Amino acid sequence: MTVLLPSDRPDMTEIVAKVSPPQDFDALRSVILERKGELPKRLTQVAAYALDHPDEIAFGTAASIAISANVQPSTLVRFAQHFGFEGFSGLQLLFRARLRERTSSYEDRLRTLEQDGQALAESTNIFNGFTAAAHRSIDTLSAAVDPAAFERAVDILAAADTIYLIAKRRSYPISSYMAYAFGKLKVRCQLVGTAAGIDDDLLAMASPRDAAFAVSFSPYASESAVQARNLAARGINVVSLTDSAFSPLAECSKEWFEVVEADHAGFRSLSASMAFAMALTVSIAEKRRRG
Amino acid sequence: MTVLLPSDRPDMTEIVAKVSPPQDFDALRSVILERKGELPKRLTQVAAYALDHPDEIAFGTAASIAISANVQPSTLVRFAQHFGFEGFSGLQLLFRARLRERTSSYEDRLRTLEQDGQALAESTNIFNGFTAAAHRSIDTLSAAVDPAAFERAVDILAAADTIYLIAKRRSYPISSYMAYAFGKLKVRCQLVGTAAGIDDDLLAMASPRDAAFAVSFSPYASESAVQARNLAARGINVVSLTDSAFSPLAECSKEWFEVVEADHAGFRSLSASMAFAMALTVSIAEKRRRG
DNA sequence: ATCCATTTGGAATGGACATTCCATGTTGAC
DNA sequence: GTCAACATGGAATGTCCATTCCAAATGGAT
Repeated sequence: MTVLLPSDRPDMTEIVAKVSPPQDFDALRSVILERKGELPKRLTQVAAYALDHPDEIAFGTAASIAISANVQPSTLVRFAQHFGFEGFSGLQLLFRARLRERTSSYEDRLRTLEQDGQALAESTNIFNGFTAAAHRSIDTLSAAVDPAAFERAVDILAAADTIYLIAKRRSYPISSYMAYAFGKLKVRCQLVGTAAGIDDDLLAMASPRDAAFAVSFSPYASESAVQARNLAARGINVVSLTDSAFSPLAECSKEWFEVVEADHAGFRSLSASMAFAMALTVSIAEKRRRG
Repeated sequence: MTVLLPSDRPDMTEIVAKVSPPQDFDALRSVILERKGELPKRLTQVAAYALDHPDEIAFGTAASIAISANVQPSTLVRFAQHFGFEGFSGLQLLFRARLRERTSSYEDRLRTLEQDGQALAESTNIFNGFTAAAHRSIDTLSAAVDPAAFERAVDILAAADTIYLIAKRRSYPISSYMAYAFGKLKVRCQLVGTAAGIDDDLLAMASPRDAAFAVSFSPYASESAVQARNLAARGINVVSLTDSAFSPLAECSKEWFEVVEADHAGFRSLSASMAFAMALTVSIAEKRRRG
């Protein structure tokens, strides 16, 4: 069909081949981000997959990676060639090299962080403080939660018709994420605490076939405690999450859990509570699915 | 020392073949050290090489490793079979797995948990899975965040008149918690994404003296991306938090951070993101306090 | 010194792999 | 609407690789 002058294609190919490929992973990463806009659909897909799952690229075969990334193996080759490599294998070398370096330096990095804490910027210290606190919180959480109690809590909530999620102020992000997840999981729930005023009307509709999950940390939002107590008095099961056994929520709950978030300079993140909330949410959905 | 009846060895061999191979690198290492005395010359050579150059084993081919270790490829295969593997490839998997897991130290714990997972209740498994995932997420977070970039992000947001917090759906709990904390810390901020409709009116009031912090995870809420882009176009600095370098937010942000939350059975908690959010929030407040 | 068991080297083999090629789809310009 | 340029899917291909096999070598026992 088309008449290609003998010199046309070979020249093009040669020029492309002459473009030297990135020499290390960081360089490759930069180039990919730089050019992602001008990449065709499938190559963009590969680019995203490569940066999001670098380990897979390092260890997998073209075929296995192709399946994970939902493309053809040939697309992987084309992708590599697009960035100046001879083939997919050449690109893969960079991902492997990265992994080698990563492993050798990881422990060092942690040690370095601790050593020159003084030299670092204030914000970096704060950042490190919060990640360390998060680690501790989660450790404490796994130690503090009794599996049997957790199981009972799941049973109670899985059996409920509608799950009322009660949380104010600092606990609100927890329940709002649970509400989001329950929505995705097709578990009926009602978030209480959104707009002041209508809360009590909402709760008035709760029946003993429903259940509630309340979250409250000190300083306790007394409103949550009152609402939980009302529900309990009307025969509605309440499960709660607090940061102290003295929480007013504890006494009116069928099951309650204590999460002590470690703090950094007096500020607490919600890392452990979030992990707990998700575990509870998914467990409930799973129990329902199994019937 | 021990008297081997002629019939013993053949039996032994058969039994060894049936013995399941070590399941992880540490187990393999122990077994090798244990039996290195009774190994024939070439196999000892391989054993020494394997423990001294684990990375080579992980990435090399049987041929290339054979050359480095001064043995025949077939010796490598025999070595692997000696330890109960079907072939060299099986053994290589352990060396690769080791590299993957080195990056996150909590993998070990997770595996232990998984091993006796059968005995535990479903919900307990889920719970353990989420705490392990949270640990991993936070490890990844500390490795992924560049202190200098974090510092710059803090500068940008601390200098802002009002901080606009943009987040929808799954990211909403993050920004709602930041809004709560900013309130306590007397930092002026405006939560965007509460009630649909008024968002754009709110954002219309933003001036270049303000700044925005946007959070979005895939599947991206396109609304957030559009809003962030609009702000950026009007000269308002945007800092963002996403789970992929391909997030539409990344390209319109002055600074952006990648948090890859590890998942349990496909569900992600927000543990690491929460730690990041709090670190950022407190850092900003601290920077302001110091003037 | 001879023999047997075991180990070792190296060629042969069969399978898996990256890569290439071509037909089909898609996009955008005129 | 048509065409050209480019992107894509999928089968074909040839290379490289792990593995197997067998002959030779080694080492110890008698």
